[in-house]
Amino acid sequence: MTDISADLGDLEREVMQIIWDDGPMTADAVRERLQKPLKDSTVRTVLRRLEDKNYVTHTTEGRTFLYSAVEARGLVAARAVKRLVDWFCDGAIDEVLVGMVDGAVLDSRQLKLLGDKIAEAKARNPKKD
Amino acid sequence: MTDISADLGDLEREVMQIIWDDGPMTADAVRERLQKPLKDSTVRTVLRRLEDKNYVTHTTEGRTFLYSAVEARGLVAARAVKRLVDWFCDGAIDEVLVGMVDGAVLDSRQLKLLGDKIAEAKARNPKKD
DNA sequence: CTGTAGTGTTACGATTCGTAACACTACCGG
DNA sequence: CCGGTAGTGTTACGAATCGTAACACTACAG
Repeated sequence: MTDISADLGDLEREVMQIIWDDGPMTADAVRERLQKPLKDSTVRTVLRRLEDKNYVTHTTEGRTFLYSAVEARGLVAARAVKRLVDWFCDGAIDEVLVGMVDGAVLDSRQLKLLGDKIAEAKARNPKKD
Repeated sequence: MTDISADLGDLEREVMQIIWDDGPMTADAVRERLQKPLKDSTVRTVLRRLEDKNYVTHTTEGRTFLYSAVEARGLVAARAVKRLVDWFCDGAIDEVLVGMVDGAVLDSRQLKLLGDKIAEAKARNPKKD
Protein backbone atom coordinates (compact mmCIF):
# COMPACT_ATOMS: atom_id res chain seq x y z
CA MET A 1 0.00 0.00 0.00
CA THR A 2 3.05 2.24 -0.04
CA ASP A 3 2.86 2.19 3.65
CA ILE A 4 2.57 5.48 5.37
CA SER A 5 2.93 6.00 9.07
CA ALA A 6 5.36 3.16 9.51
CA ASP A 7 5.41 -0.21 7.98
CA LEU A 8 5.05 -1.89 11.31
CA GLY A 9 2.44 -4.32 12.45
CA ASP A 10 1.14 -4.39 15.98
CA LEU A 11 3.52 -7.02 17.20
CA GLU A 12 6.40 -5.46 15.36
CA ARG A 13 5.70 -2.18 17.04
CA GLU A 14 5.48 -3.78 20.46
CA VAL A 15 8.86 -5.31 19.89
CA MET A 16 10.23 -1.97 18.79
CA GLN A 17 8.91 -0.32 21.93
CA ILE A 18 10.65 -2.88 24.04
CA ILE A 19 13.92 -2.40 22.24
CA TRP A 20 13.56 1.35 22.30
CA ASP A 21 12.86 1.27 25.99
CA ASP A 22 15.34 -1.30 27.15
CA GLY A 23 18.26 -0.86 24.85
CA PRO A 24 20.10 -3.68 23.06
CA MET A 25 18.87 -7.07 24.05
CA THR A 26 18.58 -10.67 22.98
CA ALA A 27 15.61 -12.22 21.24
CA ASP A 28 14.82 -14.11 24.38
CA ALA A 29 14.86 -11.01 26.52
CA VAL A 30 12.42 -9.43 24.10
CA ARG A 31 10.16 -12.41 24.31
CA GLU A 32 10.09 -12.30 28.08
CA ARG A 33 9.03 -8.66 28.08
CA LEU A 34 6.13 -9.22 25.72
CA GLN A 35 2.60 -9.43 27.04
CA LYS A 36 1.43 -12.37 25.02
CA PRO A 37 3.25 -15.63 25.55
CA LEU A 38 4.74 -16.20 22.16
CA LYS A 39 6.91 -18.93 20.83
CA ASP A 40 10.56 -18.31 20.53
CA SER A 41 10.51 -18.62 16.77
CA THR A 42 7.74 -16.08 16.51
CA VAL A 43 9.78 -13.43 18.22
CA ARG A 44 12.82 -14.27 16.16
CA THR A 45 10.89 -14.00 12.95
CA VAL A 46 9.60 -10.61 13.94
CA LEU A 47 13.08 -9.47 14.84
CA ARG A 48 14.42 -10.63 11.53
CA ARG A 49 11.67 -8.78 9.72
CA LEU A 50 12.44 -5.68 11.69
CA GLU A 51 16.02 -6.05 10.67
CA ASP A 52 14.99 -6.40 7.02
CA LYS A 53 13.03 -3.21 7.38
CA ASN A 54 16.05 -1.62 8.93
CA TYR A 55 14.44 -0.84 12.22
CA VAL A 56 16.94 -2.85 14.21
CA THR A 57 20.42 -4.23 13.77
CA HIS A 58 22.21 -6.87 15.68
CA THR A 59 25.68 -7.45 16.88
CA THR A 60 26.93 -10.91 17.67
CA GLU A 61 27.79 -11.60 21.25
CA GLY A 62 29.29 -15.04 21.19
CA ARG A 63 26.68 -16.97 19.27
CA THR A 64 23.86 -14.76 20.49
CA PHE A 65 22.35 -11.80 18.70
CA LEU A 66 21.98 -8.50 20.44
CA TYR A 67 19.35 -6.42 18.79
CA SER A 68 19.32 -2.67 19.00
CA ALA A 69 17.29 0.08 17.39
CA VAL A 70 18.77 1.71 14.34
CA GLU A 71 17.12 5.06 14.93
CA ALA A 72 15.61 6.85 17.87
CA ARG A 73 11.92 6.36 18.35
CA GLY A 74 11.12 10.03 18.14
CA LEU A 75 12.92 10.37 14.85
CA VAL A 76 11.13 7.44 13.33
CA ALA A 77 7.83 8.76 14.56
CA ALA A 78 8.55 12.23 13.32
CA ARG A 79 9.39 10.98 9.89
CA ALA A 80 6.26 8.90 9.91
CA VAL A 81 4.27 11.98 10.75
CA LYS A 82 5.87 13.90 7.96
CA ARG A 83 5.21 11.14 5.48
CA LEU A 84 1.66 11.04 6.67
CA VAL A 85 1.18 14.74 6.20
CA ASP A 86 2.83 14.69 2.81
CA TRP A 87 0.74 11.80 1.75
CA PHE A 88 -2.46 13.24 3.01
CA CYS A 89 -2.19 16.89 2.25
CA ASP A 90 0.66 16.99 -0.17
CA GLY A 91 2.70 18.60 2.56
CA ALA A 92 0.13 21.22 3.43
CA ILE A 93 0.95 21.01 7.07
CA ASP A 94 -1.16 24.01 7.96
CA GLU A 95 -4.25 22.16 6.89
CA VAL A 96 -3.33 19.47 9.33
CA LEU A 97 -2.69 21.99 12.07
CA VAL A 98 -6.04 23.59 11.55
CA GLY A 99 -7.50 20.13 11.78
CA MET A 100 -5.66 19.55 15.01
CA VAL A 101 -6.97 22.67 16.56
CA ASP A 102 -10.48 22.46 15.18
CA GLY A 103 -10.76 18.80 15.95
CA ALA A 104 -9.42 19.30 19.44
CA VAL A 105 -6.75 16.78 18.65
CA LEU A 106 -4.30 18.72 20.72
CA ASP A 107 -5.27 20.10 24.06
CA SER A 108 -4.03 23.42 25.33
CA ARG A 109 -1.23 21.83 27.28
CA GLN A 110 0.05 20.15 24.18
CA LEU A 111 -0.28 23.35 22.21
CA LYS A 112 1.83 25.09 24.77
CA LEU A 113 4.39 22.33 24.67
CA LEU A 114 4.44 22.53 20.93
CA GLY A 115 5.01 26.26 21.06
CA ASP A 116 7.83 25.86 23.52
CA LYS A 117 9.53 23.26 21.42
CA ILE A 118 9.34 25.49 18.43
CA ALA A 119 10.83 28.36 20.34
CA GLU A 120 13.60 26.06 21.46
CA ALA A 121 14.23 24.88 17.97
CA LYS A 122 14.36 28.41 16.65
CA ALA A 123 16.75 29.46 19.35
CA ARG A 124 18.98 26.51 18.69
CA ASN A 125 18.84 26.85 14.98
CA PRO A 126 18.26 30.47 14.01
CA LYS A 127 18.33 30.39 10.23
CA LYS A 128 17.09 33.06 7.94
CA ASP A 129 13.64 34.08 8.91
CA MET B 1 -2.76 -4.37 11.78
CA THR B 2 -4.89 -1.95 13.77
CA ASP B 3 -4.19 0.48 11.07
CA ILE B 4 -2.63 3.67 12.12
CA SER B 5 -2.24 6.70 9.94
CA ALA B 6 -5.40 6.01 8.01
CA ASP B 7 -6.79 2.83 6.73
CA LEU B 8 -6.55 3.97 3.16
CA GLY B 9 -4.78 2.33 0.30
CA ASP B 10 -3.09 4.31 -2.41
CA LEU B 11 -6.00 4.32 -4.76
CA GLU B 12 -8.42 5.00 -1.97
CA ARG B 13 -6.41 8.00 -0.96
CA GLU B 14 -6.27 9.30 -4.53
CA VAL B 15 -10.01 9.07 -4.70
CA MET B 16 -10.34 10.88 -1.41
CA GLN B 17 -8.10 13.66 -2.64
CA ILE B 18 -10.27 14.11 -5.67
CA ILE B 19 -13.41 14.25 -3.61
CA TRP B 20 -11.83 16.56 -1.08
CA ASP B 21 -10.66 18.84 -3.84
CA ASP B 22 -13.67 18.86 -6.09
CA GLY B 23 -16.58 18.51 -3.78
CA PRO B 24 -19.48 16.10 -4.20
CA MET B 25 -19.31 14.22 -7.43
CA THR B 26 -20.41 11.11 -9.23
CA ALA B 27 -18.41 7.92 -9.50
CA ASP B 28 -17.86 8.63 -13.13
CA ALA B 29 -16.52 12.09 -12.46
CA VAL B 30 -14.08 10.60 -10.01
CA ARG B 31 -12.95 8.09 -12.57
CA GLU B 32 -12.31 10.78 -15.13
CA ARG B 33 -10.10 12.72 -12.75
CA LEU B 34 -7.95 9.73 -11.92
CA GLN B 35 -4.53 9.35 -13.48
CA LYS B 36 -4.71 5.67 -14.30
CA PRO B 37 -7.44 4.59 -16.67
CA LEU B 38 -9.51 2.36 -14.47
CA LYS B 39 -12.64 0.44 -15.14
CA ASP B 40 -15.86 1.85 -13.94
CA SER B 41 -16.47 -0.99 -11.55
CA THR B 42 -13.08 -0.49 -9.98
CA VAL B 43 -13.83 3.06 -9.05
CA ARG B 44 -17.25 2.14 -7.77
CA THR B 45 -15.82 -0.59 -5.61
CA VAL B 46 -13.34 1.82 -4.11
CA LEU B 47 -16.06 4.33 -3.45
CA ARG B 48 -18.18 1.75 -1.77
CA ARG B 49 -15.28 0.73 0.40
CA LEU B 50 -14.66 4.32 1.30
CA GLU B 51 -18.27 4.59 2.28
CA ASP B 52 -17.95 1.48 4.43
CA LYS B 53 -15.00 3.08 6.13
CA ASN B 54 -17.08 6.18 6.59
CA TYR B 55 -14.82 8.44 4.60
CA VAL B 56 -17.53 9.39 2.15
CA THR B 57 -21.29 9.40 1.99
CA HIS B 58 -23.57 9.66 -0.94
CA THR B 59 -26.81 11.32 -1.71
CA THR B 60 -29.01 10.10 -4.49
CA GLU B 61 -29.54 12.44 -7.38
CA GLY B 62 -32.10 10.71 -9.51
CA ARG B 63 -30.59 7.29 -9.86
CA THR B 64 -27.06 8.58 -9.57
CA PHE B 65 -24.90 8.70 -6.47
CA LEU B 66 -23.21 11.88 -5.45
CA TYR B 67 -20.29 11.15 -3.20
CA SER B 68 -18.97 13.65 -0.76
CA ALA B 69 -16.42 13.57 2.01
CA VAL B 70 -17.70 12.98 5.50
CA GLU B 71 -14.96 14.96 7.18
CA ALA B 72 -12.52 17.64 6.16
CA ARG B 73 -9.19 16.40 4.97
CA GLY B 74 -7.27 18.32 7.56
CA LEU B 75 -9.30 16.84 10.36
CA VAL B 76 -8.81 13.33 9.14
CA ALA B 77 -5.12 13.92 8.74
CA ALA B 78 -4.83 15.49 12.14
CA ARG B 79 -6.52 12.59 13.80
CA ALA B 80 -4.28 10.24 11.88
CA VAL B 81 -1.28 12.12 13.17
CA LYS B 82 -2.56 11.90 16.70
CA ARG B 83 -3.22 8.21 16.39
CA LEU B 84 0.24 7.78 14.98
CA VAL B 85 1.85 9.66 17.82
CA ASP B 86 -0.17 7.78 20.40
CA TRP B 87 0.67 4.51 18.80
CA PHE B 88 4.32 5.25 18.49
CA CYS B 89 5.15 7.14 21.60
CA ASP B 90 2.19 6.46 23.78
CA GLY B 91 1.21 10.06 23.25
CA ALA B 92 4.60 11.49 24.14
CA ILE B 93 4.28 14.15 21.55
CA ASP B 94 7.36 15.96 22.70
CA GLU B 95 9.49 13.02 21.73
CA VAL B 96 8.08 13.31 18.26
CA LEU B 97 8.69 17.02 18.19
CA VAL B 98 12.28 16.59 19.20
CA GLY B 99 12.54 14.07 16.42
CA MET B 100 11.08 16.54 14.00
CA VAL B 101 13.54 19.19 14.89
CA ASP B 102 16.57 16.95 15.24
CA GLY B 103 15.76 15.03 12.14
CA ALA B 104 15.18 18.20 10.19
CA VAL B 105 11.76 16.89 9.36
CA LEU B 106 10.40 20.38 9.52
CA ASP B 107 12.22 23.25 7.93
CA SER B 108 12.36 26.69 9.46
CA ARG B 109 9.49 27.94 7.36
CA GLN B 110 7.28 25.15 8.62
CA LEU B 111 8.39 25.76 12.15
CA LYS B 112 7.38 29.36 11.82
CA LEU B 113 4.06 28.37 10.34
CA LEU B 114 3.53 25.96 13.16
CA GLY B 115 4.29 28.65 15.69
CA ASP B 116 1.88 31.04 14.06
CA LYS B 117 -0.89 28.49 14.01
CA ILE B 118 -0.38 27.80 17.65
CA ALA B 119 -0.54 31.47 18.47
CA GLU B 120 -3.74 31.70 16.47
CA ALA B 121 -5.21 28.75 18.22
CA LYS B 122 -4.36 30.14 21.61
CA ALA B 123 -5.84 33.49 20.73
CA ARG B 124 -9.00 31.91 19.46
CA ASN B 125 -9.32 29.50 22.29
CA PRO B 126 -7.77 30.94 25.42
CA LYS B 127 -8.46 28.31 28.03
CA LYS B 128 -6.82 28.04 31.35
CA ASP B 129 -3.12 28.27 30.93
C1' DC C 1 -40.49 -3.07 -24.08
C1' DT C 2 -35.83 -2.99 -24.84
C1' DG C 3 -31.39 -0.84 -24.27
C1' DT C 4 -28.45 1.89 -21.57
C1' DA C 5 -26.75 4.04 -17.57
C1' DG C 6 -26.17 3.24 -13.25
C1' DT C 7 -25.77 0.19 -8.99
C1' DG C 8 -24.75 -4.33 -6.30
C1' DT C 9 -22.27 -8.77 -5.89
C1' DT C 10 -18.56 -11.60 -6.11
C1' DA C 11 -13.86 -12.74 -6.97
C1' DC C 12 -9.03 -13.23 -7.54
C1' DG C 13 -4.12 -12.42 -6.99
C1' DA C 14 -0.57 -9.93 -4.38
C1' DT C 15 1.17 -8.41 -0.13
C1' DT C 16 1.70 -8.04 4.70
C1' DC C 17 1.60 -9.85 9.26
C1' DG C 18 0.96 -12.89 13.20
C1' DT C 19 2.21 -17.20 14.32
C1' DA C 20 4.87 -21.11 14.40
C1' DA C 21 7.00 -25.74 13.24
C1' DC C 22 11.09 -27.70 11.85
C1' DA C 23 15.76 -27.91 10.39
C1' DC C 24 20.42 -26.76 11.07
C1' DT C 25 24.87 -25.74 13.84
C1' DA C 26 28.23 -24.83 17.21
C1' DC C 27 29.78 -25.25 21.65
C1' DC C 28 29.77 -27.42 26.72
C1' DG C 29 29.91 -31.08 29.66
C1' DG C 30 30.76 -35.79 30.39
C1' DC D 1 34.90 -37.54 21.13
C1' DC D 2 29.88 -37.08 21.15
C1' DG D 3 25.45 -35.76 22.03
C1' DG D 4 22.27 -32.37 23.79
C1' DT D 5 21.09 -27.67 24.34
C1' DA D 6 20.91 -23.01 22.98
C1' DG D 7 20.75 -20.38 19.43
C1' DT D 8 19.95 -19.24 14.35
C1' DG D 9 17.83 -19.90 9.52
C1' DT D 10 14.11 -21.57 6.48
C1' DT D 11 9.65 -22.23 5.19
C1' DA D 12 4.76 -22.00 5.75
C1' DC D 13 0.09 -20.98 6.46
C1' DG D 14 -4.16 -18.47 7.36
C1' DA D 15 -6.36 -13.96 7.83
C1' DA D 16 -6.91 -9.31 6.25
C1' DT D 17 -6.47 -5.64 3.09
C1' DC D 18 -6.37 -3.70 -1.43
C1' DG D 19 -6.15 -3.07 -6.41
C1' DT D 20 -8.60 -4.58 -10.05
C1' DA D 21 -12.39 -6.10 -12.46
C1' DA D 22 -16.11 -9.13 -14.56
C1' DC D 23 -20.76 -9.92 -14.37
C1' DA D 24 -25.38 -9.53 -12.80
C1' DC D 25 -29.22 -6.72 -11.77
C1' DT D 26 -32.63 -2.64 -12.27
C1' DA D 27 -34.97 1.39 -13.56
C1' DC D 28 -35.93 4.93 -16.61
C1' DA D 29 -35.83 6.92 -21.68
C1' DG D 30 -37.31 6.51 -26.12
